[in-house]
Formats: sequence, structure tokens, C-alpha cells
Amino acid sequence: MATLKDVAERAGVTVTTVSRMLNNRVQISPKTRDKINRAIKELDYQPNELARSLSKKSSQMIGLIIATANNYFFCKVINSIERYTAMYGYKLLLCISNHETEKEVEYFSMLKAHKVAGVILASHTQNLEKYLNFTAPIIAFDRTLSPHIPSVCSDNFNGGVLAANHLLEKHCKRPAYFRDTQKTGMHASFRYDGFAETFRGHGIEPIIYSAPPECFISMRYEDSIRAFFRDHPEIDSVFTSNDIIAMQILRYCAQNGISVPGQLKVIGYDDTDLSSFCYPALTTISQPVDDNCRFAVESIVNFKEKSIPISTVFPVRLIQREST
Amino acid sequence: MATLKDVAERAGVTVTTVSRMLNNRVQISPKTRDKINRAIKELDYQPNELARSLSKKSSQMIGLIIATANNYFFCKVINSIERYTAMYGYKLLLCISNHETEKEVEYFSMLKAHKVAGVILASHTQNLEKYLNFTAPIIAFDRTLSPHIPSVCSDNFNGGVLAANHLLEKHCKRPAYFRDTQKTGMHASFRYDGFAETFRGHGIEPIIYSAPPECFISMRYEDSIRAFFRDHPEIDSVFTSNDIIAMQILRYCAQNGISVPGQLKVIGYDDTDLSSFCYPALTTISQPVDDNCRFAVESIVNFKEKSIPISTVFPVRLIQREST
DNA sequence: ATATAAATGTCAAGGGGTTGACATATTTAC
DNA sequence: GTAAATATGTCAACCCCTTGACATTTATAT
Repeated sequence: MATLKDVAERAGVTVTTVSRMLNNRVQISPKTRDKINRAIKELDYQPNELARSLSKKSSQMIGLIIATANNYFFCKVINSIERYTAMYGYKLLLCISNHETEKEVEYFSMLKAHKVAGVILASHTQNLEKYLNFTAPIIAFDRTLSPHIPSVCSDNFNGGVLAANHLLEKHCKRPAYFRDTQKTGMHASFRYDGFAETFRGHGIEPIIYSAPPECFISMRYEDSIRAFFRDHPEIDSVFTSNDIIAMQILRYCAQNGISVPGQLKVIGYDDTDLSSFCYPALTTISQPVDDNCRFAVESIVNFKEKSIPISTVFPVRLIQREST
Repeated sequence: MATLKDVAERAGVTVTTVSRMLNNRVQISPKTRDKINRAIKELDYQPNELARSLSKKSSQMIGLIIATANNYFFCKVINSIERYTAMYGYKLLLCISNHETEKEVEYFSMLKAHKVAGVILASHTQNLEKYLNFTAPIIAFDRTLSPHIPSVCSDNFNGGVLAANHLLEKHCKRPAYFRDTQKTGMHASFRYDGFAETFRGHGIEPIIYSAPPECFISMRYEDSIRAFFRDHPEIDSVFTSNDIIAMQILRYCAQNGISVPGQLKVIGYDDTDLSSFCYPALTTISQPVDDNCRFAVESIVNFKEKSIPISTVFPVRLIQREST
């Protein structure tokens, strides 16, 4: 493979000049610019990014630590983050922790060793000591890790409020919130707060049901949905913490002759593609995934010039479809 | 950040010794081993991977170029590849081409510049010239890129055969195959071959319907499904090229009072989680995603010792659920 | 005690770019 | 024509780790 030196020789200039041009550190006359470009073409030269990053002490890579990719919502996140990462000329180092804290810590130090430009944390690690002696920016996605680590998220509380108001408009009296077991620090727990407070304002106390933690990993809620309906046959509406649960509730209803939205209104969360593919199509809370992702990436990219606000919240909105 | 030199000084040995230990190139006495380990701990030392890779002229990174992550099946692929990548101590550089050939080529040269250990191509690039002058191994996932690039895929032909035989057992007489517009080189086209040949063996010619190419990007088949049913009201069974299409067909049927499996039998492809979440749950062809991914990663990891077979095919199986 | 093997040390040259300091050559402006 | 501005060149150190050649010390075996 051709090196800087080869290019310089071929173009009849110094490596310094070539390097300066490649990093546009100074003006280069059109003439030399041409010569150099020609040499680069002819030699099919590509700067060795490793050497480059080593010199600069920082790579153009962004690390994303995420719990899983086996989930429509997180896929959207990965997709979106990759897009912005590439847009800014950065590369994405994807780390899937599979919900294991230990792995997350490992990944973290790996990213450190690779001198990444920044880390986006979309998993639920709580062991923070290791992170703090890290010069690159860290940004937490949809969760609060510590008072010192900036986070970006959507307005979970309002998501709950919107869902509750929508159900109230539809005259629901016996609402339930079906969620995953919450890990500490996850902003998703605010959804319930918004949901419950709104209903309480109308003298209604919603039922809350937490699926066992393993469901969040397997994404299979069949058993807990059955248990849920056994325990709460009286409900007339259910708000779920993601579309996958909602979809499985729709399946349960279809199997058991519960008409949706007639007998039961269902609201999902996330507005993944799923929600419009199932029948009835899901009313759901749309998260501003793209805004969140762009913000996270831009925070890292512009870290040197702009400091990152400790908390950034983007608005959500309710998308009405057929299930309410 | 501490460097090798710092560790060596602290441990009272030479950098050579430390390096040798870290790369276990020679035996190190327990005594020095201890001293070094202690120094590493105390300094919280982490080898600079950039420098390391630069020296070794190859990084421990694997590049994955994939068309999208906005799709359940590809998510499974990403998830699985990441898992094996990590298992072997490699890191995953994720490149999402968004179906743009130009971007794929760019990504490719970026990966080259980063001296990745290998590239897994799960997109549909056909411009191969640029790839061939690449020393690291390339492996194509579920497609044939050129006779010189090894590929790993599942037995698409047999997938079609299994679906056809299953429908034949259910006495279907007017089958259809609903697929995406095929790009050249995609092995998915063999599915139709297997499906059609099997039916032809029974004197039946299946209908084939190709959704417009944009559907594969948007994943929204609603319009083309409507057109499909308008044009082919007589069908009694449909085999689709992925579960997402099948799911949307289920939705169409529910909306239009077509009973499944009563009036119409539906078979999907991929066996993504979706297939068991919808109602009726989808009969589908299960792809050995994990085998494919493991094979792809291992091929790269073991490249120096083992050459990669030009073609590797893993078996598929039919999972019967409620839609047939 | 001696020969042999094992463990470290020493030294230095890479790997491929970046960068600062300073010198020199080439343009541009008036 | 001269001064100022612009464009290159020169040189060398640095980023941090790897590796080969060879020398030296220490442990093990007989």
C-alpha cells in the first residue's frame, strides 16, 4: 500500500506539504494541489487511519453501547445513529452488551483503548467509577447515569400524559399500564408518572403491571399478558411501555375474542413500523428517535467547541391509529 | 494516560518484557509477571490499540456493510455478528449503506484505511474492481458478488421447496409468491425457483408478484398488497420473501374479511420474532442466521490458518404456526 | 560444577502520519 | 522595485507499541 512518502515523492513535494494539504492546515496553490491529487489517484493512496489517529491521539470513531439489537426500537436507534455518525465523517463502533453490566464495562474500556471520539450509552450500566476518568465525551441515551453525564431523551412524562388524555377522551375508566420491570435511571419510568398523575387528576387510579425482567430480554410477553388479563379482567384500556408488548396484547385479544378498540383500547410506545403493520394498527406514542440520535452524535462531534447540556429533552407525540 | 514505558518503569523491567508478556510471545516468570500486573493495575494501564494495530499492520476490527438496520431480519444479523465478533475479541465497525452503492464503496475504502481484519458484505454492491486489491478477507452474506469472493448463505432453494411442499400438503392449488424486486446476485431469488419447481412437479404454475423496489426500503407494502389482491383474487395461498410482507398481508386479510388460514394460507420467510407475535402466528421458513453469522465471523478470524470455501450453505427449516 | 535451558535486558528500527519551528522561494500589492 | 504575504521545503521529534538480533543473567538438570 502506498504511503504518504510515496505520494510526496511522486508529486515531487514533501510529506509535510501533502500532510498539510490532506489536513487542510494551510493554503496550497492549485498547481501543487493538482500534482498531489494526481499522485494520490495514480497510487490509489489512502491515508492509514490508524497512524493518523495515533498521531492525533483521537480517532474518528464513536462508540455506541446498547443493550440489544434484537428489538425494533433499538434498531431504529442504531440505524439513526449510524446515519449521523457517517454524515459527520465518523465511524461507528457497535457494542451490544446483551444487558450484561460486566460486558458494558469491558466495552467501555475497549473504546477507551481505541481512543474513540466519544461514547453513546444506550444501555443501563450503573458502575460509573470507571467512566469518569475518561476524557472523551459520554452521552447517555434515554437514561440518567450520573449527575455528571449528560443525557438526551424524549419527554417520557408527557408521553404518559398524552396517552392518559387520549384515553380519557375516549371515556376510559379502568386503565392499566403494562411495562417492563424498571431498571434504575431509566427515563421510561416517567411515563407511568405522567400517565398516573393525569388519571388521578380525574379521580382514577390506573393499574400498573410489571412484566418479569426476563421479558425485556426475550421480548416474549405471552405468559405475562395472560397473567395480566387473569388478574385484571375489568380493564377497558391498556398503555404499554413499547409497541412489542402492545402487539402481543393485540394478539391475545384476537385469540380471546376481545375486540379492540371496542372492548379494550390499546396504546403502544415508540411508533416502530410494527404499529402500523398489525391489525388493528396501534395508536402509539412516537418518540423522536432521530432528534435524539442526531443530538447525541452532534454533541460528540462538536464537543470541543460546544459543551453538552446536562439534560436535553425532545417532545413526543401521540399517533392515533385503529386501536383506540 | 499511562504508556507501556510507564508500566515498565514502575515494574522495574523493560518495555520489551512487558510487551512480550502482553503478547505472550515468550515465557515470563511468575515473579515478573506479578510485578508487571501490579504496575498495570496501579497505573490503570491500557494498551493503546491504535498503536498496537499500527505496529501489527492489522486491527482487531471487522467491518460489516449492510443495507439497513431498519428491518427485523437485518437486526438479527447485526446482533448475531456482533456477538461472535466480540466472542473472538474483535470489534465491529458497522456500516449501513442505506441501499446506496456509492456509500458502500466509500465504506469499503474506509474499512481498508482502518486496516480491518476482514469485511462482511451483507449489502448488494456489484462494483467489485475496488475490492479485489484488498488483502483482508471479504465474505458475502446471502449473495454472490463475484466468483472470487466467498459467500455464506442459507439454502434458499430448499426454503422454496419446503414452503411449496407444505402448501401442497394443505391441498393448495393456486399459490402465489410475493417478493421484492430482485437485485442481481441475491440468493433470495432461488426461493422462487424451489417454490415454482416443486409446484410445477404437480402441474401447478404459481403466480409471481414483485413489489416495486422502493418497498424494500420503506418496508411498506400496503399499496402493492392491495394491487396484488386486486390482480389475483383467486389465490388460495401466498409465500412471501420475508415476514414483514407476510404480516402486512395478514393485516390486509383481517381488514378485508379474508380468513387465514381458512381462505388463504400464508407462509413468511426469516422467522423473525414478528412471526409469532401476530395473529394468526405465521408459518415461516427459519433461516439459520446464527450459523451464517458465526461462519462469516470465524472465517475472518481464522483466515490465516484456514482458507474460506467459496460457497457455504446452511439448511433452513419450516416452522409451522397458525397461518397455514 | 558444568552444560543447557529459560528469562530478561539492551538497542534500535520500524509502523505511517502529524506538527512545530524556521528557512527559503514564489506571488501579490502598491 | 520593494515589502508583505503566501506557499513550500527541511528537519526532527512525537504518537505508542512491536519485534528481531544479540547479550546477559538466572534457574534447572545431571
